[in-house]
Amino acid sequence: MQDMARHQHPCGACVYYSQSIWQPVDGAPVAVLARGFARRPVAEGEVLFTQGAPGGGVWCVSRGLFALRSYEPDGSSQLLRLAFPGDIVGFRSFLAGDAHRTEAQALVDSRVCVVARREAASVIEAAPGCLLRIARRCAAELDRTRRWHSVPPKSGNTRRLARLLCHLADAAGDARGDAVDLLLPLSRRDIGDMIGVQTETVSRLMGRLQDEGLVRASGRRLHIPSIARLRAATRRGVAARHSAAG
Amino acid sequence: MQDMARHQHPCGACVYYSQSIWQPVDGAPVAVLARGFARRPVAEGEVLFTQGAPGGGVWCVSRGLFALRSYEPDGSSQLLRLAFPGDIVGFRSFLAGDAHRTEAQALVDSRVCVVARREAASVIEAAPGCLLRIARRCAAELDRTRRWHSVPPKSGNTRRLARLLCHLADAAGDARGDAVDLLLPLSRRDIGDMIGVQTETVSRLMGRLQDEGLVRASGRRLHIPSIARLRAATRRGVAARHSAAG
DNA sequence: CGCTGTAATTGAGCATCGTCAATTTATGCC
DNA sequence: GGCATAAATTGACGATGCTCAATTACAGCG
Repeated sequence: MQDMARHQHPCGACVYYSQSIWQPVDGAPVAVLARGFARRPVAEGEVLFTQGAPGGGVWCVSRGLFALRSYEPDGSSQLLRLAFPGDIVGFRSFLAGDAHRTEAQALVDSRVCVVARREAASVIEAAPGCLLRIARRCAAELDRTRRWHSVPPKSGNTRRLARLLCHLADAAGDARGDAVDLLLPLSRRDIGDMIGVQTETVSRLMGRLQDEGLVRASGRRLHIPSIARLRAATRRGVAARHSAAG
Repeated sequence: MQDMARHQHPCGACVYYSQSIWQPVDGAPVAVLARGFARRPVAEGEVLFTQGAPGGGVWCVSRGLFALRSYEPDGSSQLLRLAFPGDIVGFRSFLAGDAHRTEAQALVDSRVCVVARREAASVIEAAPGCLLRIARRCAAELDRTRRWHSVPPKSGNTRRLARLLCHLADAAGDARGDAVDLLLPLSRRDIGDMIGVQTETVSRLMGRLQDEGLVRASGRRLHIPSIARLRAATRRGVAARHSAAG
């Protein structure tokens, strides 16, 4: 029964179907969902929506990587969030019914599925399970954020960087066995925003990871000899003491 | 019409009615809501639910202050969140349908309204607007958290402390005009957890605020000569440079 | 191919904070 | 009220990261 429904469901063929917030839609509303549904590629650098624009529907990243940025009145900008495949985007303004507070830009060639606002609202009314799934995600993410935020205040930000690099490697890396090559889709400033550190410090942190032999970096080109070892550093941290030197 | 409904609504008399997640409940389901509804005082130190306990319904703080703590296997604990009047608590486990991941403890004499799980679930089914309100809150809180998290990485944590003290003064302070006296409901360790800093550092930060004349602290007793000035420091920050001394 | 503006790195100096340790202060219990 | 334990403060020292500033690498463009 579920399999039959899945055939007609717009997200039915998606890798993330089981986690899809639209998965609870069933029966007649599937047609409405399909009507509001669109899958489209987003080229690197393309902007999905701009800050201040009226809220649209709900986007779901199915491939690639997006940056959610906030622009201040003084002209400065700040990377607030990265959206990886499976993540949903634009839900805050959709739920609140107001304008986008961030700009969403593709960092690599990506693909999104969007459900237009009108249809999304209609479908949610028919299948409140969607809302439940959205709420669940928010709550889980909130929990995760609070824990992350408060865990390692000063055990060194190298761990944070290692963690971020692992995520990026998963999303945009070119894996060959345990080794991964990737072209970093983020500037040093963006990386700094993500781990709460200045650009110069990002350079230095990167230097530490390099000294440990965990990565080899040259500008945006990054080579990870062993993703497993890097992942381990995410947990254990990186000993940054005065290096051997003798 | 709305006013009539409000009379029978369990939250109708609450100061936070307009923001209540149960506000959309109307008509017959109001009776179900009322059945699952309970208002009860919680004495200082009392535990609302413990970590690992099966999730219950949804709590709403109507007076006082709660600490949401997480206990690690190694015995250490960590204050993850403070719940102020109007905040809802326990929604993560309610939404996810799993056990509580934190312990909720009253930091001062408080009062909560709780809607039992069974009735909460039933009412939500009838009035999905409740779910929308929960989702909205989560999304807003997530947004706030991410912005807060990334704003002042190193412009000094004194601002964070000032901010926290302002919140505490609002919730538990005894205001006399612009001056506020309060008995801090948090230990230095808890304060440190909230602003991401060590207990010793909390002492020093408190010392800075004192040097600036923004507060007068003696253990848990805190006097704020001008809450307005303290609030201003929240934004502008506190100049911590080498003090005048000559 | 060189020019130019931006991004990234590197270095020096400094403030903040973590850690360890000693002390003082508060708190609870008998 | 006095004692025992826990909490808070204070000091010294080291490490981390920020700021300012200079240099180097890089990318787009003429």
